[in-house]
Amino acid sequence: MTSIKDVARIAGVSVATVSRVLNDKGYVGQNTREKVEKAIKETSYKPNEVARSLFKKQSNTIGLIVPDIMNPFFTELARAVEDMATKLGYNVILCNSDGDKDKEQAYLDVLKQKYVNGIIVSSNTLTALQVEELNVPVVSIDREISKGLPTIVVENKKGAVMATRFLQNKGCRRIGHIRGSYGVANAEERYEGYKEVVSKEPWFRESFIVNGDFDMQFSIEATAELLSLHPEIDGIFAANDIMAIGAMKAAYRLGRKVPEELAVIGFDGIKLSEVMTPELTTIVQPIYQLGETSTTMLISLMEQQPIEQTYYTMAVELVERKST
Amino acid sequence: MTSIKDVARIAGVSVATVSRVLNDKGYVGQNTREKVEKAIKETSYKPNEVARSLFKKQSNTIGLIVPDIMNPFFTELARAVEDMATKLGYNVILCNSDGDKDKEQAYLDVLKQKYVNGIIVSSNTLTALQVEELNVPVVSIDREISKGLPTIVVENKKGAVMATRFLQNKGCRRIGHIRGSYGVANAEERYEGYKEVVSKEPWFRESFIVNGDFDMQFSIEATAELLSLHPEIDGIFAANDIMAIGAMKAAYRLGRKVPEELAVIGFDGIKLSEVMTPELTTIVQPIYQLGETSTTMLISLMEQQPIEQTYYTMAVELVERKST
DNA sequence: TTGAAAGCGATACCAG
DNA sequence: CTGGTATCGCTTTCAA
Repeated sequence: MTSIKDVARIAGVSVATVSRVLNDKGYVGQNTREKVEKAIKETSYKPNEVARSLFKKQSNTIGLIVPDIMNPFFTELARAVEDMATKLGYNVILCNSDGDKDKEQAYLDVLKQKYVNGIIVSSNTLTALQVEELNVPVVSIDREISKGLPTIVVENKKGAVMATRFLQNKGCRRIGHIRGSYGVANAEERYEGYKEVVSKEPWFRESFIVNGDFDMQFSIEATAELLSLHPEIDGIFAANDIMAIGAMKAAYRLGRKVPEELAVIGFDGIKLSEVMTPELTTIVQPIYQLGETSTTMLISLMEQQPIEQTYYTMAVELVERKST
Repeated sequence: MTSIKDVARIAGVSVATVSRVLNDKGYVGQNTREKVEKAIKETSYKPNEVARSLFKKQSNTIGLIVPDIMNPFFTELARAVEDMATKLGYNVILCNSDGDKDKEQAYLDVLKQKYVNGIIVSSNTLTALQVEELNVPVVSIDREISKGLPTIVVENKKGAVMATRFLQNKGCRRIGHIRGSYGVANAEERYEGYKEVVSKEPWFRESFIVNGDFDMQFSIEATAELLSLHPEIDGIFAANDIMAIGAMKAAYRLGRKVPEELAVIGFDGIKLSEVMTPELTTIVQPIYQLGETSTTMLISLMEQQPIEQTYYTMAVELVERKST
């Protein structure tokens, strides 16, 4: 690999000068500049990013920590983050934490040791302290770590209210809820939204709510249980699309027709929701945009650019399809 | 951030000594070692990976270049690669090439500049020359770049033969094929497998094959076209699951019942295939294992360990579900 | 068994 | 406008 020294020697100048033309910084005479550029071309020289990083204490890399890239929500998010990062000159290191506290901390440590410029993270367990100790810009996505930290979330409660009302307007008399994991902020918010709409209904009882743990398999079981306990249920709001799909599968197995006998609505708007038969009605989040926004925000933070806003609550939208 | 110098100063030794205990290399007296370890603990010192990388010309990072992480096949692959890489002490930089030659080359360049230890890539356009010029270990996955290069693929042709025969055994009299993109090796191989089984059939004509471009939307259209041209078709082999799902959707829209009137079989075994209703019969590839194997192989290559084999053809398996 | 010092490949300050 | 050089943080001879 040719280094800056080689280029300098070939061009007959000092490394300082080569560095100047490389970074287009400081004065360089017209024809020395040309000599250098010629030498660069000839050797097809590419600066060593690691050496640069060592000096700059930045590696033009950002870390992305998600629970599991296999979750379609995070897949799309990752794609958006990577697209935007590349566009702005950064690479992204992918980290799957499985929501595990220790793994998260381990990733945080090595990312820091690698001089990443910033980190995008989706975590329930991370504390504000942990993040501040890092001394690296962090933006939290999908889940808030602390009010003070840069965060991008969506209108979870509002979306849940929309979903539940929608079911009512469609004529559902008894609406059940498959909730997400306990302790996960967005699961709680969606739960609250549902509750707000139905809590004053005379029929309502806590047993209309079951935990699906944001997992399809769990949701199938939870739905089966829910439906056997309350056969009168004619509408289900699931806290995410995966669970909604699970609910539809359970209904299918029990011989309950969707949407004729049972309406199902989800939350997220993952691609999968359009692929199902029947296609899933859902509260769609602007997932790709979440990723883009978090990345541009992170990069502004990293580059110390003036920043308008560090807490975004993105709007959600109800998309009606065939399952309701 | 505390550096090796700080640790040395606190422990009252030289940086060389600290380095020795850090890497457990060379002689270190028992009690100096203890002093150093104490200092490390106290300061919770973590070596700077970038400085290390500069010296070693390796960054403990591997690059993963895939066309698009949103394709479920690559999502699962990425997860496997990241899992195994982490287990062995490496991070992974994620790159989405969209199958674009220039993007691929750009990623290759910056990965090299970042001193990645190795690269896993899935590409149709990359040439053996490009890879050799890199001077970085590369393993090609899902698609062969050249016979000489480390590669992991699956039994595409055999799988296609299995799928087509299976349809015949299920009683299908006219079998159509939704093929993958032209010029993509695995699409061609699957096409050949199909052809091998049906080419001597009296009814067979080239028009029983349409191009779905490995895309769901394309497949929907292609299937509709195929079915209107040859309404007698009672079985479809799609070159991947996404397209098989597209075919089922098209059938659904045309009012053709799957599997009663039309049997559909896919290829890949993505998670999605189990989620569909009806669940998709498919040729499953050991996707996760592909990722694991490619990673361990790459790392063996990187670490110059003796390596048994550099060209794997993994077995596929027919999993019968409800769509046939 | 330990330390001094020469890199690794770039950047940026300070002279000239 | 250009060059010399210290520096980033770590590893590895080479001597002592």
